[in-house]
Amino acid sequence: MEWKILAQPILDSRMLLILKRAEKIQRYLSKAVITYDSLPREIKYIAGIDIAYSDGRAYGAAVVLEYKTMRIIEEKTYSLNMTIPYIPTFLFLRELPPAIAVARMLKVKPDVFMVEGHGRAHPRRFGLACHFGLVLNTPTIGVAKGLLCGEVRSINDSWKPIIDGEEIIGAAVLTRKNSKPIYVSVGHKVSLETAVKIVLECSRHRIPEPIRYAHLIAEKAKRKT
DNA sequence: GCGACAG
DNA sequence: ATCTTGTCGC
Repeated sequence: MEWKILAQPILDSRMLLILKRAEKIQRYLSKAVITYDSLPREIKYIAGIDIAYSDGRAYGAAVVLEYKTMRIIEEKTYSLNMTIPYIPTFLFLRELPPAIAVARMLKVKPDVFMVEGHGRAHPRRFGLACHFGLVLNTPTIGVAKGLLCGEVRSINDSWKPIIDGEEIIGAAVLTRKNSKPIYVSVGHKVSLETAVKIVLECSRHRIPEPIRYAHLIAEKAKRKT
């Protein structure tokens, strides 16, 4: 965690100490992540979370969709001032607060959440999606557009495993024919197999509907301000 | 040592 | 992530 940090004047020695402690916390909390299915067999509602930025402000959006139809049944937004810089592997410092806040505003309790960012496909096996799922103690799936660590094994078809060391930390999923894959990993209380299945069932475009809608809603909230 | 690195 | 028009392709 030294690379881009030196390129950012805002990161003083004090911040470096905070990151050191954060790493330790991430490694510790990663042990509490549940990587098997602990969610309803029949999913009725699924939620998507995304954050957009403008000036020094973050706009979080949460949307709940009816699983069977992918229709929006509820949406909420929440914004706050943002001063924390983006630092790879520490995305939670920026996005967890607005993500948790906006998720708590939902009246409908979804069976599973889809969060923008990695879950276990993280150097310390504790990406934003794990953090989110653990804090809210709810089933969560991590979906990212780019790889943070690990490598995709060019094996079979539908989805390819993301390998880091000896373990499978996620899956590269092709949600649409001629486009780049998206990276799916366990957030909390959902197995990788189920996570991939859910992502595929929610895909009409490259980005699965819950996150795609959350993104649009966050963008809309940003514009109207 | 150098490069890479979710949003 | 964000700043941005037209354009190629399913």
